[in-house]
Amino acid sequence: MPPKKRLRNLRTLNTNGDTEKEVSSSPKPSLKRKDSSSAMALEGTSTEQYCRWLMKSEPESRFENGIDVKFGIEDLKALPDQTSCWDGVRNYQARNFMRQMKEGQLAFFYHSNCKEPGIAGIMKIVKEAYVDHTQFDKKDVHYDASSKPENPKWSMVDVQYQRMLKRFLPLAELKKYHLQHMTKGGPLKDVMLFTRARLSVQPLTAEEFDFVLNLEDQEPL
DNA sequence: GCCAACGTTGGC
DNA sequence: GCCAACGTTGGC
Repeated sequence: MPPKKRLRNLRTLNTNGDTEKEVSSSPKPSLKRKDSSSAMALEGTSTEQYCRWLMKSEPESRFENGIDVKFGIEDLKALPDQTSCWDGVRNYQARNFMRQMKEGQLAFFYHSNCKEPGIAGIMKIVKEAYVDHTQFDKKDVHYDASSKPENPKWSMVDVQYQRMLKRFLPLAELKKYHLQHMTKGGPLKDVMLFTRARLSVQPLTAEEFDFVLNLEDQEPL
Protein backbone atom coordinates (compact mmCIF):
# COMPACT_ATOMS: atom_id res chain seq x y z
CA MET A 1 0.00 0.00 0.00
CA PRO A 2 2.52 2.65 0.71
CA PRO A 3 5.04 3.80 -1.71
CA LYS A 4 6.56 7.17 -1.16
CA LYS A 5 9.81 8.10 0.23
CA ARG A 6 10.42 10.07 3.27
CA LEU A 7 13.97 10.30 4.19
CA ARG A 8 14.89 10.37 7.69
CA ASN A 9 17.99 10.79 9.66
CA LEU A 10 18.51 7.64 11.48
CA ARG A 11 19.50 7.68 15.03
CA THR A 12 21.21 4.65 16.25
CA LEU A 13 19.41 2.54 18.64
CA ASN A 14 20.19 -0.97 19.50
CA THR A 15 17.96 -2.95 17.31
CA ASN A 16 16.17 -4.84 19.89
CA GLY A 17 14.75 -1.51 19.87
CA ASP A 18 12.85 -0.79 22.95
CA THR A 19 11.91 -1.45 26.44
CA GLU A 20 9.17 -3.78 27.27
CA LYS A 21 7.03 -1.21 28.98
CA GLU A 22 6.46 2.08 27.43
CA VAL A 23 2.98 2.40 28.37
CA SER A 24 1.31 5.26 29.98
CA SER A 25 4.13 7.54 29.18
CA SER A 26 2.97 7.64 25.63
CA PRO A 27 1.79 11.15 25.09
CA LYS A 28 -0.66 10.39 22.42
CA PRO A 29 -1.13 13.10 19.90
CA SER A 30 -4.05 14.56 21.68
CA LEU A 31 -6.37 14.78 18.82
CA LYS A 32 -9.92 15.36 19.54
CA ARG A 33 -11.86 12.16 19.61
CA LYS A 34 -14.08 13.46 16.96
CA ASP A 35 -13.87 10.59 14.61
CA SER A 36 -17.28 9.34 15.38
CA SER A 37 -17.26 6.21 13.42
CA SER A 38 -18.66 3.53 15.60
CA ALA A 39 -16.00 1.22 14.39
CA MET A 40 -13.41 3.63 15.63
CA ALA A 41 -11.92 0.96 17.67
CA LEU A 42 -10.38 1.04 20.98
CA GLU A 43 -7.62 3.50 20.95
CA GLY A 44 -5.48 2.81 23.91
CA THR A 45 -8.32 1.23 25.76
CA SER A 46 -6.29 -1.86 26.09
CA THR A 47 -3.86 -1.91 28.93
CA GLU A 48 -2.05 -4.58 26.99
CA GLN A 49 1.26 -3.27 25.93
CA TYR A 50 2.43 -4.11 22.51
CA CYS A 51 5.92 -3.37 21.48
CA ARG A 52 6.26 -5.10 18.13
CA TRP A 53 4.27 -4.85 14.96
CA LEU A 54 3.27 -6.45 11.73
CA MET A 55 2.61 -4.28 8.70
CA LYS A 56 1.18 -5.43 5.41
CA SER A 57 1.98 -4.26 1.95
CA GLU A 58 1.56 -5.62 -1.53
CA PRO A 59 4.73 -6.77 -3.29
CA GLU A 60 3.09 -7.33 -6.65
CA SER A 61 1.86 -4.75 -9.11
CA ARG A 62 -1.77 -3.84 -8.83
CA PHE A 63 -3.32 -0.80 -10.35
CA GLU A 64 -5.77 1.34 -8.50
CA ASN A 65 -7.02 4.29 -10.53
CA GLY A 66 -4.13 3.79 -12.84
CA ILE A 67 -1.61 3.90 -10.05
CA ASP A 68 0.56 0.96 -9.12
CA VAL A 69 0.30 0.27 -5.42
CA LYS A 70 3.13 -2.24 -5.40
CA PHE A 71 5.45 -1.84 -2.46
CA GLY A 72 7.31 -4.92 -1.31
CA ILE A 73 10.23 -5.25 1.04
CA GLU A 74 12.63 -5.06 -1.89
CA ASP A 75 11.18 -1.68 -2.73
CA LEU A 76 11.80 -0.46 0.78
CA LYS A 77 15.32 -1.82 0.70
CA ALA A 78 16.03 0.01 -2.53
CA LEU A 79 15.18 3.47 -1.20
CA PRO A 80 17.74 5.95 0.07
CA ASP A 81 18.48 5.07 3.69
CA GLN A 82 16.27 2.07 3.10
CA THR A 83 13.63 4.21 4.72
CA SER A 84 10.08 5.09 3.75
CA CYS A 85 6.99 6.59 5.19
CA TRP A 86 4.15 4.17 5.61
CA ASP A 87 1.39 6.16 4.05
CA GLY A 88 -2.02 5.21 2.81
CA VAL A 89 -3.40 3.52 5.89
CA ARG A 90 -7.12 4.29 5.89
CA ASN A 91 -8.50 2.21 8.65
CA TYR A 92 -9.00 3.59 12.12
CA GLN A 93 -7.81 0.64 14.06
CA ALA A 94 -4.68 0.35 11.96
CA ARG A 95 -4.09 4.08 12.30
CA ASN A 96 -4.48 3.91 16.05
CA PHE A 97 -1.90 1.20 16.25
CA MET A 98 0.51 3.28 14.19
CA ARG A 99 0.01 6.12 16.64
CA GLN A 100 1.15 3.85 19.43
CA MET A 101 4.38 2.97 17.72
CA LYS A 102 7.60 4.11 19.32
CA GLU A 103 10.84 4.91 17.64
CA GLY A 104 13.15 1.94 17.63
CA GLN A 105 10.46 -0.71 17.74
CA LEU A 106 10.55 -3.55 15.25
CA ALA A 107 7.92 -4.63 12.76
CA PHE A 108 7.53 -7.55 10.43
CA PHE A 109 7.12 -6.66 6.79
CA TYR A 110 4.24 -8.82 5.60
CA HIS A 111 3.52 -9.43 1.93
CA SER A 112 -0.18 -9.49 1.23
CA ASN A 113 -2.48 -9.98 -1.71
CA CYS A 114 0.11 -11.89 -3.67
CA LYS A 115 1.12 -15.32 -4.86
CA GLU A 116 2.75 -16.22 -1.61
CA PRO A 117 1.53 -14.21 1.33
CA GLY A 118 3.73 -14.19 4.41
CA ILE A 119 6.46 -12.49 6.39
CA ALA A 120 9.47 -11.42 4.39
CA GLY A 121 11.62 -9.39 6.73
CA ILE A 122 12.04 -6.94 9.53
CA MET A 123 11.96 -3.19 9.68
CA LYS A 124 12.29 -0.60 12.39
CA ILE A 125 10.12 2.35 13.29
CA VAL A 126 12.34 5.37 12.80
CA LYS A 127 9.79 8.14 13.09
CA GLU A 128 6.67 8.14 15.18
CA ALA A 129 3.23 9.04 13.90
CA TYR A 130 2.77 12.27 11.99
CA VAL A 131 0.33 13.56 9.42
CA ASP A 132 -0.03 11.47 6.30
CA HIS A 133 0.15 14.12 3.58
CA THR A 134 -1.31 11.81 0.94
CA GLN A 135 -4.78 12.23 2.40
CA PHE A 136 -4.85 15.76 0.93
CA ASP A 137 -3.42 14.85 -2.43
CA LYS A 138 -6.16 14.47 -5.03
CA LYS A 139 -3.77 12.54 -7.23
CA ASP A 140 -3.02 9.99 -4.59
CA VAL A 141 -4.77 6.64 -4.50
CA HIS A 142 -5.58 7.19 -0.87
CA TYR A 143 -6.85 10.74 -1.17
CA ASP A 144 -9.53 11.39 1.42
CA ALA A 145 -11.83 14.25 0.55
CA SER A 146 -13.36 14.14 4.00
CA SER A 147 -10.11 14.96 5.75
CA LYS A 148 -9.29 18.62 6.29
CA PRO A 149 -5.80 20.00 6.86
CA GLU A 150 -7.05 21.75 10.00
CA ASN A 151 -7.95 18.39 11.40
CA PRO A 152 -6.18 15.57 9.60
CA LYS A 153 -7.60 12.11 9.99
CA TRP A 154 -4.72 9.93 8.96
CA SER A 155 -1.24 9.35 10.26
CA MET A 156 1.83 7.54 9.11
CA VAL A 157 5.18 6.51 10.52
CA ASP A 158 8.58 6.09 8.94
CA VAL A 159 10.12 2.67 8.73
CA GLN A 160 13.59 1.50 7.89
CA TYR A 161 14.57 -1.83 6.42
CA GLN A 162 16.51 -4.02 8.83
CA ARG A 163 16.94 -7.37 7.19
CA MET A 164 15.27 -10.19 5.35
CA LEU A 165 14.30 -13.25 7.34
CA LYS A 166 16.64 -16.18 6.77
CA ARG A 167 13.71 -17.78 5.08
CA PHE A 168 10.34 -16.45 3.98
CA LEU A 169 7.59 -17.43 6.41
CA PRO A 170 4.47 -18.26 4.45
CA LEU A 171 1.07 -17.48 5.88
CA ALA A 172 0.10 -21.11 5.35
CA GLU A 173 2.82 -22.23 7.71
CA LEU A 174 2.04 -19.61 10.31
CA LYS A 175 -1.57 -20.71 10.17
CA LYS A 176 -0.61 -24.24 11.08
CA TYR A 177 1.05 -22.96 14.22
CA HIS A 178 -1.96 -20.83 14.95
CA LEU A 179 -4.18 -23.87 14.71
CA GLN A 180 -1.92 -25.86 16.97
CA HIS A 181 -1.71 -23.11 19.50
CA MET A 182 -5.44 -22.63 19.57
CA THR A 183 -6.01 -26.19 20.57
CA LYS A 184 -2.94 -27.00 22.61
CA GLY A 185 -2.03 -23.51 23.69
CA GLY A 186 0.92 -21.51 22.48
CA PRO A 187 2.09 -18.01 21.66
CA LEU A 188 0.29 -17.65 18.34
CA LYS A 189 -3.21 -18.37 19.52
CA ASP A 190 -4.34 -14.74 19.60
CA VAL A 191 -2.29 -13.21 16.83
CA MET A 192 -4.39 -10.77 14.90
CA LEU A 193 -3.08 -11.92 11.55
CA PHE A 194 -5.51 -14.78 12.04
CA THR A 195 -8.16 -13.32 14.28
CA ARG A 196 -8.44 -9.98 12.46
CA ALA A 197 -7.34 -10.97 9.04
CA ARG A 198 -8.05 -7.65 7.39
CA LEU A 199 -6.10 -5.41 9.71
CA SER A 200 -3.12 -4.05 7.83
CA VAL A 201 -1.21 -2.76 10.83
CA GLN A 202 -1.26 -4.92 13.88
CA PRO A 203 0.51 -5.35 17.19
CA LEU A 204 2.49 -8.29 18.44
CA THR A 205 3.69 -8.97 21.93
CA ALA A 206 7.37 -9.68 22.36
CA GLU A 207 6.53 -13.32 22.92
CA GLU A 208 4.57 -13.57 19.69
CA PHE A 209 7.23 -11.74 17.76
CA ASP A 210 10.03 -13.87 19.13
CA PHE A 211 8.21 -17.09 18.43
CA VAL A 212 7.65 -16.11 14.82
CA LEU A 213 11.19 -14.89 14.44
CA ASN A 214 12.56 -18.14 15.74
CA LEU A 215 10.81 -19.98 12.93
CA GLU A 216 13.35 -18.67 10.47
CA ASP A 217 15.82 -21.11 12.01
CA GLN A 218 13.41 -24.02 11.91
CA GLU A 219 12.50 -26.34 9.11
CA PRO A 220 9.24 -25.40 7.40
CA LEU A 221 6.38 -27.11 9.18
C1' DG B 1 -11.15 -13.99 -10.71
C1' DC B 2 -14.08 -15.27 -6.95
C1' DC B 3 -15.97 -14.40 -2.86
C1' DA B 4 -16.18 -14.49 2.47
C1' DA B 5 -15.42 -11.60 6.03
C1' DC B 6 -15.78 -7.46 7.75
C1' DG B 7 -15.41 -2.25 8.02
C1' DT B 8 -18.02 1.99 6.70
C1' DT B 9 -21.95 4.76 5.40
C1' DG B 10 -26.25 6.66 5.61
C1' DG B 11 -31.36 6.34 6.00
C1' DC B 12 -34.60 5.96 9.26
C1' DG C 1 -28.55 3.85 17.58
C1' DC C 2 -29.77 0.17 14.41
C1' DC C 3 -28.91 -2.17 10.49
C1' DA C 4 -29.05 -2.94 5.35
C1' DA C 5 -26.42 -1.85 1.58
C1' DC C 6 -22.19 -1.12 -0.07
C1' DG C 7 -17.12 -1.23 -0.55
C1' DT C 8 -12.67 -3.27 0.49
C1' DT C 9 -9.28 -6.65 1.90
C1' DG C 10 -6.84 -10.34 0.92
C1' DG C 11 -6.64 -15.57 0.74
C1' DC C 12 -7.42 -19.02 -2.34
